[in-house]
Amino acid sequence: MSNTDFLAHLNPSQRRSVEHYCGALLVVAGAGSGKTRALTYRIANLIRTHRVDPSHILAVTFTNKAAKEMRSRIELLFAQQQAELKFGKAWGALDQYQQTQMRSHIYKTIIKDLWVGTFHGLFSKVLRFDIEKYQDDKGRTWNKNFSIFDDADCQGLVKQIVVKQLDLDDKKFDPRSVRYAISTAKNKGLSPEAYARDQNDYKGRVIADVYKHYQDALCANNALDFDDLLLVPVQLFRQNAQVLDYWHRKFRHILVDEYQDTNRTQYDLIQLLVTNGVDSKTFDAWEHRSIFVVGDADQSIYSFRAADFTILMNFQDDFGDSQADDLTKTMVKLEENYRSRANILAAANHLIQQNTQRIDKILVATRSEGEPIFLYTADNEIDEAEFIVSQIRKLLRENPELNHGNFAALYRTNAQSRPIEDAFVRAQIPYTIVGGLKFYDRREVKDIVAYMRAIANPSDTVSLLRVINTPRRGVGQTTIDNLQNAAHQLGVPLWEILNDDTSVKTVAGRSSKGVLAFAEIINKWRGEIETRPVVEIVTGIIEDTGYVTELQTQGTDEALDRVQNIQELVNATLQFQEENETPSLENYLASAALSSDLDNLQEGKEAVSLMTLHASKGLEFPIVFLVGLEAGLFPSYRSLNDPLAVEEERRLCYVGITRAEEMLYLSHARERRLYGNREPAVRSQFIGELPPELINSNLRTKVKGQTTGKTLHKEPKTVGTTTSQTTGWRVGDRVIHRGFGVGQISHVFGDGNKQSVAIKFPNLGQKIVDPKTAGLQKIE
DNA sequence: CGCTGTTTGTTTTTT
DNA sequence: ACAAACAGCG
Repeated sequence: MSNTDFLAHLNPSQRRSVEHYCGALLVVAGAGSGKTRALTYRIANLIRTHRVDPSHILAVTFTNKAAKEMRSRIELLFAQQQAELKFGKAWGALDQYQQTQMRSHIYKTIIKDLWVGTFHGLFSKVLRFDIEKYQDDKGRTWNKNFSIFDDADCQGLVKQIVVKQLDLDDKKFDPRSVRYAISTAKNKGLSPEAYARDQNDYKGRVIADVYKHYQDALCANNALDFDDLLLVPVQLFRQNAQVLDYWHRKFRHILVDEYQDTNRTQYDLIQLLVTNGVDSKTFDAWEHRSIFVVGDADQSIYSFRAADFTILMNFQDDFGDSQADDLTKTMVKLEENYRSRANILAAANHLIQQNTQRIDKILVATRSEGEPIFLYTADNEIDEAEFIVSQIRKLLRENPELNHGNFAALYRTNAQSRPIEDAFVRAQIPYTIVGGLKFYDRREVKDIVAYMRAIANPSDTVSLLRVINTPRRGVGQTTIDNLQNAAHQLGVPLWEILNDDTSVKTVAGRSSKGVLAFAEIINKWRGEIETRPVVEIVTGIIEDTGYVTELQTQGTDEALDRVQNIQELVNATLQFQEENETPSLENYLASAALSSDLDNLQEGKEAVSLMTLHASKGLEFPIVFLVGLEAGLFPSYRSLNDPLAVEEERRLCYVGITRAEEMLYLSHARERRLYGNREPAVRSQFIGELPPELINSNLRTKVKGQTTGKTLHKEPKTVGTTTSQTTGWRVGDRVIHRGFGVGQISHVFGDGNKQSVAIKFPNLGQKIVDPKTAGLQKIE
């Protein structure tokens, strides 16, 4: 493929993005506008046209899956070009052997040297090089075998500190919210000491104290949490100009995908690397250097994780020329949508325009209008699931070109997958579920990984404690307490005690046999880290600990399921070994800690995809079911009293709608099981925010007399018509609130036209509302 | 020390 | 409805 051909499949805006060489460029890329194409083509173009060395390119993606895909697309671009150059043939015309040869050559000379990955993945790699040069402001240090603690590990640590060390009530200081507070502090770049300075009340001071202890504990374990993987590099870059300079020189061309979902720390990383620490407004050393970000403020859906889309909106002020939109040279808008039918796109555009916080843009359809959107009002979540089943069957029957892999069902919360799964199992529809319980979160998998972590990092006490008595070796809580006390008194990591026979014998007494057996296994495999591949270490651990044998003797279905998962873990290590340049134990552990379930989604597998709306970002499907459009569920009840949070929910809805290529089905239930109780449900406000002329619904067709009266009877009684009563509210009445859902009246204030009521909601506690504006309805 | 039955919280989204 | 955490007993 010649260079002109290469750029020929691009529209003018895409082409401008791809041809961008040095300096800053913001690509505002609407859903389905070909942003991945812009990114991959640009990387190829940098290497091919501008002779940029691949090792000078850093590309940040949002998921590992996106990184993988980007690599393979770039590989394909080069393969196509070289096929033509060397053989004068199209890539597809080459035989298998030639293809393999060429792919492996391209991998070795180009792809291998690119730094493509997530923020967390890339910067954990940076830390493996340089973390030993870092010291935090209290003098804490780490070494390069550091463990990466996942959420569960961190929460356990917080709980330990709250309950054991500080002797506080964990009801009052819920470990989860304390952990969240700490995470927020880290995302703002605040150290424990800096955070403490801002606290005026008791609670804040306690949290600051927990934070300090938490940081000590991480340090003692030689461990970092997810936030540290970003924050530590920022601090390291700020305190060590030489280290920063090295990485600044290395990464001359930086590309960031999904820029709207970057947080402050991630922005700092980018800013530091681009400018070498100079203020970005005065920075102008752009020779052989670029920053290229792609994003869409309308698809910003991660603010709960401290993402801040104003970072995207400020890009022009930070790095750009700050000219008006039609004059600027540092922004390109991709506004043509190649994915969705015009009807679907019109609905999405209409919905998102109700947000106040956005960059104005309208996605222009390139495809014809297609079928209307269909809205299904279900009796309950089971009916909703059966509707999906019946539609899938019908569409497959009528369209032979479709298969199960062309369908996806998207929902707000993971818990909603259950009834859909049940219906699919009954109907024998193949499905894959993305997310929910991650593979690496399963107990048996975490256990084996804990062994590996303990082996790789002797200071990782959390992992040691997890498996010191798993499987059972007669080491109980008392023994563990004694060992920990001993370690504490000597001021050494627990492992130092376990590794010393005489200490163990004195401290553990009768239980010392089990402890010593445990220590021996760890020691044996620690000695093999350098010499044996990861698979052998895992299988060795499983052997020596008797973990699988124990499960097999139990013989229950559950135990056998666990054995299966352990087998899968062994397979995963094998695959890791095959796919990676340096498959060391540390690298495997990092990839395990940072992998998400999303990464396993296999395209081409003929199964319906089930996932949350968040997980669906970046994906597309011919037919999409967007389910559970009910007030309090979607938008989530936690967003209801915050207009900006509702805007984020609306963006999430926008993301869901724009996943669909051919057809979109929306559904909501009138009644849904929640915590085991049936609760009436009100349709989501988002349904009313879509253009009605683009939507067909089952209620409308049913009125025409197509179905039995079963649902028809119920219809007048339920929602849609929210006639608010003005008087007659009584304590004890059960009511539906438009936003908060079902509750019970606990007080009535005032009377006549100035009345308000207090309502107790199961999850929200008590709220006082004005029945007139709240659209309150009594349930008989 | 380990098992059992009871209580409790869980459902926002995730690197 | 269901799982994890917890208390109390052998």
